[in-house]
Amino acid sequence: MHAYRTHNCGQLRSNHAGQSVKLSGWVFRKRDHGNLLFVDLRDHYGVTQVVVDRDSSAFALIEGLKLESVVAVDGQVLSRGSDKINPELPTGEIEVKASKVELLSEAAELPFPIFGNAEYPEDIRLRNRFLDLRREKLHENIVLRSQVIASLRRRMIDEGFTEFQTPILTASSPEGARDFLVPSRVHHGKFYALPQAPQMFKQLLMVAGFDRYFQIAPCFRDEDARADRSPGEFYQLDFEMSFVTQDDVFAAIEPVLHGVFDEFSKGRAVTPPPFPRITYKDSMLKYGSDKPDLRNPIEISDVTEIFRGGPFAVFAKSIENGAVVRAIPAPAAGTRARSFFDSANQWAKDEGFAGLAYINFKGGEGGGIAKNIGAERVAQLVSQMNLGPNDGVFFACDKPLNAAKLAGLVRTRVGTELDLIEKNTFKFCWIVDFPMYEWDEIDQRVIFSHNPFSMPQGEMEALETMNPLDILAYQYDIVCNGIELSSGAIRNHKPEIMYKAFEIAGYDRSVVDEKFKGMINAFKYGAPPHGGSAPGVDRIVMLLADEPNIREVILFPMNQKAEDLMMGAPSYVSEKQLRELRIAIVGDPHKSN
RNA sequence: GGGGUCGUAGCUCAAUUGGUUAGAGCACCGGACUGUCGAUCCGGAGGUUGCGGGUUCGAGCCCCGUCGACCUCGCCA
Repeated sequence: MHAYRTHNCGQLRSNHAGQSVKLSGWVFRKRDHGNLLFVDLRDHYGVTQVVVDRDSSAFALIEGLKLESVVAVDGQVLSRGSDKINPELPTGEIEVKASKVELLSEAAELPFPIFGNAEYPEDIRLRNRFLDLRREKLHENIVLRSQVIASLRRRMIDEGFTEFQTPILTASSPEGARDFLVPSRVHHGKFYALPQAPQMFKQLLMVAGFDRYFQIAPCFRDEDARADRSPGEFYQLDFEMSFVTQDDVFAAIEPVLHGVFDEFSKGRAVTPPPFPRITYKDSMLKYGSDKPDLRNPIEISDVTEIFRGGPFAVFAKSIENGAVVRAIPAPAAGTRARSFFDSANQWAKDEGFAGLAYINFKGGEGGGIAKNIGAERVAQLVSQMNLGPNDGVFFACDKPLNAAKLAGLVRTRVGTELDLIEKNTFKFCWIVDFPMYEWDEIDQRVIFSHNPFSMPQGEMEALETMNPLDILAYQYDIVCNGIELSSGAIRNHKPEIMYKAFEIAGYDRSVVDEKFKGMINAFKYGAPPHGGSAPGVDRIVMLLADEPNIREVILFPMNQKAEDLMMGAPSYVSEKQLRELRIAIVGDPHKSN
């Protein structure tokens, strides 16, 4: 007989009855009746009930076992009587009567129970991640993650993509996020950087003629965490294709994403390809966001003209100074208590906006600011927005970007409070036609709004003739349920257009030659037109696992302050290590500077 | 760096308006029990109420500071 097991803990059924077997696993749960006791033995595959009575030589050992100790059990498979079957358990028709129990590893008292799905403080969970990972939900999430990644790989390979590994130690680059730096021992004063994404490498693979690349790529960015953003590192399904238009990229990745979501949807609906395409401009107007949650049926309207020159002086005056008014309907909310509307106003102020005006209709009669603007303009609103007799409507008045942002937040808030968000569905869309540049208010200059390697629409002619802020890029995002899954672009593969694009953002030729040396040089030797994208793997798994926090789908995540509480990272290093790197720590490292 | 929420037993939570000895469940320890599957029953141990200061006759509760966790803004081409 095998040293540890003949079967796993999820395997035995009534047709095994009578067999002598050996199982190994963790003591999940004990039910001690004094002269008879039950142990639920658990491994990766399932749970099997082990029974032992006073007559057995194993009784004394098993009675004293602590939960989560690891044991090997020899015994005989018995059919349970019909009144003793546990329908909750796949192995519930049988039990193993133990004849011999061997303690393989004893467990100390646990910081939190493995059984059940109660919530525990995250720092304790992170410190004891190996225990947390034994718990059902997290264990399942991680298995799901593995299955999702396997499915993505299979689907990409089936579509003719080839997987490559790109370097982890590479060069720091300007633009983008803060880099993680790695000091060079050999080159005094020089540093490697961990890749924020394999962006330039994948473009070089296209120049190298590989045609279709993908990778489950680790990406490193030294930025602060969010619930949906793990600090430090995350994974992307990074891909790139040669000789393609934007539509070709969409057509390649849509079936992969639809397929993987459908495969693991557990009955939830998934937008069928082709996914809706919404321009950045329309999205900002109708949804107040560049990552709209299309499960929310509310659409925002621009009603600036209705308020222009009107009697509601606060708005009229702001409009003269360049503000716009965005209206967010709250269907059938007109009859709600006044506090529904007033609390929204207070909330908007707390969020840092000037405030929120509103009209609440009751039987067609408008309250709120209706009396301030007069019956004619109210009628125009009702007509333009197609409002019902008992609808509410909020108004955000501000400079266009701020008005859009506030309107978007109101849309989400109202949709959530009125329970309008469609359930059990994954709603995908593409956001297309992002602007190439934007205005940086702080530095008072033009900056790249997304990827500096994107091809501007209109190419060189657009760069030479248009106002930079009006130039669009072949730059697109995939959004699912309000979460940005992916950002991508058709790249700029022409050196002269690249120099010009960077010149507009304030980088002269020599900077491009120095900072993007590998790529700009490569483009001078025959580069195919190419483009791609990089859906976030962690976020895909989050959506499929229905987890609001990204740490629930990562094996060993860091906490919000980018510490690994289990391994103790980051940590101080020895003087010898620092000397080799010729690094001196300045200031008192025990104080934050 | 800014804002918000929270911090009571190993864990989840409770404790009337500021009022007697800070309670319960799970886990732990001891005892009883041969059909449980969140076993049950009896008993026990377990507390500097995050930390420091203040107000008060009296503080888990109020005030100030501080530390920590999470959420968020900045940041994330």
